[in-house]
Amino acid sequence: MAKRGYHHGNLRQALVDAALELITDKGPTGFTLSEAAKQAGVTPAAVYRHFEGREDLIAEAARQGYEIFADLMEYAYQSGQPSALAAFEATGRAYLAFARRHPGHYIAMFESGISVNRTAGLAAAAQRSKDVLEQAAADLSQHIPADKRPPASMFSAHVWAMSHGVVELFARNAPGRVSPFPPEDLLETGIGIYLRGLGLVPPDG
Amino acid sequence: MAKRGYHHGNLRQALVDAALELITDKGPTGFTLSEAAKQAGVTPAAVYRHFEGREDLIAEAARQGYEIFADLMEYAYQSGQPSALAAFEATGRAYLAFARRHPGHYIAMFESGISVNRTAGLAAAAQRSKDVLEQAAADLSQHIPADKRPPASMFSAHVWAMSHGVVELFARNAPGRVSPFPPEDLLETGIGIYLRGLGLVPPDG
DNA sequence: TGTACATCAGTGAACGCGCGTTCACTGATGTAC
DNA sequence: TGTACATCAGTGAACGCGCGTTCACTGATGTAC
Repeated sequence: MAKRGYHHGNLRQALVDAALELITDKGPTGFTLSEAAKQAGVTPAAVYRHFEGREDLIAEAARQGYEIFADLMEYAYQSGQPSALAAFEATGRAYLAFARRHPGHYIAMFESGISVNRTAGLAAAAQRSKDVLEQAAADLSQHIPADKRPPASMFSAHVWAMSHGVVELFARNAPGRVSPFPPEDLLETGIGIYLRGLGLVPPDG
Repeated sequence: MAKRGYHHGNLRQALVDAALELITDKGPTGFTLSEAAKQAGVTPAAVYRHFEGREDLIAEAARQGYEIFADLMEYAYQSGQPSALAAFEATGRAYLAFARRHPGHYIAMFESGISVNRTAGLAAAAQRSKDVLEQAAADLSQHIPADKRPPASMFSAHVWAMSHGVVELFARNAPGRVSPFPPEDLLETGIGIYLRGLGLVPPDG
C-alpha cells in the first residue's frame, strides 16, 4: 500500500494495479513495463524481483481479472436461484458490469493477446469463468425439450459472443463509434430475444 | 506491382498490402512502419511520400477494409433478394467470410484503435457498411408486427454484436482459447435462434 | 529525334527516444545468539 | 537488550535495439520546344 521507506511493502500488487490503469488508458499496446514501474514509484529493474518480465505482469493482471470475473458471475448466478431464468439473466448482467467496472482487467483478458494457457493459475481461473457461464446455461436449458435443446456449451457460447460483441462494439468508448443505445439495454433486449427464440420466455415477454 | 528500378510503380498500395500482412501476423501492436517499408523493398523514409505516418497507413488499410466489407455485404444482400430472410442470412454469412478471408483488414478496422472519423473516406466507408447491415435488418423487420418490432438499428446492432463476438472469441485462433464448434455453425445457429425469437422463422425452423 | 529542364520518388544518414533487460551494488529488514 | 550477520528488495547505470520521423540529397521520369 503506502510506501514505507526503502522497501515498498506490496510492490507486486502495486505493479499489477499500475499496469491495469495504464492498460485502461492506453490499451495493451500503450502499456509499458517502465511506465508501470514509474507509476509504482520504483525503478524498472525492481519489477524483475516480482515478475519474469512484461508479459508475465500482463498475465497476472489477466489472471486476477478472471478470478474477479468468475466470482462476480458466480455470485450473480447464486443470487438468481432458484429460478434458472433469473440466475441466467443476472449472470448476463454481471458480464457487462464486469466489463464496465474493470476495463483494464477485461482488456488484459481478452485483448492483450496473452495466451490463457500461459500459466496454470491463469488457465484455471479462465476455466472457472467458463464453467459458471456454462452451468447457468445448462440449468436453463433443462426447461427446453431435450430434442430441440442445443448443447449447453453452444448456448453459452452464443450468449458470451453477444455479450463480448456488445462490449467491444458499443460499451467501450470506441473512437468514433457511437452506440445507438445504452449497451445494457442492447444486451438485455438481445439476450431476451435470443431466449424467446429458445422458447424460454413467453412470446410477449 | 513489380519494382521497376528506382521508382517502385505502386508503392502506396504495396505499403498497404505489407501493412495488412504484418497486422495479420502480429496484431496492430506488432505492426511497424519500418518493417512495412522493408517488406515493400523501400526505405522507411519513402513511406512519407505517400502517407502522413504510421497511423495514416493503418487508417488507409482500414478504409480499404470497409470498402471491401461493404461491397461483400451489399453483394450478399442483393443475392438473397427478393426474400428478406434469405438476404439477411446471406449478409450474416458474408460478415464471417470477410473476417476469415481478410483478417488484416478486420483487425485494422476493429482492433487497431484507429478512429473511424480519422479521415472522411474512412468515415464514409464505415457508414456505408453500417447502412447495408441496417437495410437488411429493416427489410426483414417489415415482417414483424409494428408494435412488437424493435428499431432496425437495434436489430442490426444485436446481429453485429453476435457476429463480432463470434469472430473475436471463436474464429480468430485466439491463443489458448479453443472453439467448441465451427464459428460458422455457431453464428448460424445463434442468429437462427435470435430470428426465431423475433418470430421471423418458424419455431421448428 | 534530341536536348534542357522541371518534377517526382526515392535514398541514406542522422536524430532523439523510450523500450525491456542485465548487472553489480547497497541499504533495509529480520533473525540467532 | 544488543550485536553480528544473512537475506532480501530495492537502486542506478548501462546495454543494444528498433522505432518514427526529418533532412538534404540524387537519380529517374516526363515534358516542352
